[in-house]
Amino acid sequence: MSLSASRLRLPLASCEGHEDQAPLQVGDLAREVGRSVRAIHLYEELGLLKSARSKGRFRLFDADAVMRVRWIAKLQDLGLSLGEIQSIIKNVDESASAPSAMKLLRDTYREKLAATAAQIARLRALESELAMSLSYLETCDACDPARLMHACSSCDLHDCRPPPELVAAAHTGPRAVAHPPEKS
Amino acid sequence: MSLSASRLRLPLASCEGHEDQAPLQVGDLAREVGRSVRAIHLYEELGLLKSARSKGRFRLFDADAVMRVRWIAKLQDLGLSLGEIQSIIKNVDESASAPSAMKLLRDTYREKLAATAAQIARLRALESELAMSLSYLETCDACDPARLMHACSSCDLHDCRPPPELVAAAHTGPRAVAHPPEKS
DNA sequence: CAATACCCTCACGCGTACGTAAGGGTTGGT
DNA sequence: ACCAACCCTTACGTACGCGTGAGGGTATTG
Repeated sequence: MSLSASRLRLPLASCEGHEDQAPLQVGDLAREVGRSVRAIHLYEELGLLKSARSKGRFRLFDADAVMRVRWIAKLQDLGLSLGEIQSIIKNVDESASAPSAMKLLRDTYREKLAATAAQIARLRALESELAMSLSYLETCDACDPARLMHACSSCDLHDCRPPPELVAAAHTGPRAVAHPPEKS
Repeated sequence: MSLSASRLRLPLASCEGHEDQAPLQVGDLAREVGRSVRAIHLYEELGLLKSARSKGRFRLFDADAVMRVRWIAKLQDLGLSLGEIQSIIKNVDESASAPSAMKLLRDTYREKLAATAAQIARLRALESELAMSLSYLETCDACDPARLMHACSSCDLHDCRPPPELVAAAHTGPRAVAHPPEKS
């Protein structure tokens, strides 16, 4: 009887109601945050994460580590590399005072907010292009099932002319320049 | 007098009003679409792009190639790998008829539309987390400039408690598990 | 004919974020 | 004591999307 974090082990602290206190082994942390053990190791190598060690040199993590890895994941989703995350941490660690650290963090977050907004805008534009292309392609259901791609350029079944770029560019099949080479 | 695509060359076709007809050399295409020559070569190696050749084995591209590369770029922005783009093209090329090709294309685009919407949603969530964190961090300006990070956990200047995760996780500095190792 | 400014085809290199295997300890239950 | 299930370190491997020469033609100007 005892499955604090792993299913069969409890190095210390257990059965006390909240398991928040039980140190997690690397595999437990990995499962908790949905990343591989190797990834956790990597984060620690890069200084993104710290751990205590058991007497047998096993890594032990606390609840903050869980938060930390989730934080890393979010920053990655925001498009930051592990190197960039490293420098965020370095900035914070090297700041003499809390307010100066927070200013640096703020600046970084501000940049990323702008970048994220821009990225969202780009994706939304692409999203609507995709939607338009899809509606354009609906019409193809009404096409003669035997018709060849080559005929698409003279198709008049669609409401929209010219076709969306996402559709038109896909029609540029095995073909080359219209006017071969050589200058008369 | 003659700078069709490059600035000093015009292999053929020129001074005819629209330059759309003038075949582009690889460098011209690259500049046009904002990618490196190496990238264009790669796309061709992967079968994403076709080209004619001059008698001296120079690649020659037409206007469709420009569209094609822009298309590739958009799909990349949508998160597709070059390999995935390859298979889109393969699907289209291998389809016996146009309507069947378009069905495959539609399926792919549908998937990507869903994935893109999901990605936008994730980014929007992160965006608002960032915004909240920024507003939280504004308050730090009112903090004693000499205060240390360690004091943040008992700070009551902020409107929001607890602090956003994006802020809290950054405070997990050089520290380890509260309860070191060893049992009892 | 020389000088540029391009282009060609290999083919190895790189940065990121891990995957994966090797060889060998540690933990905890029975 | 023994075993299964973990963990440790070290270190090479992988997938992507190009970057970067090397060595050698080609096209257009003067």
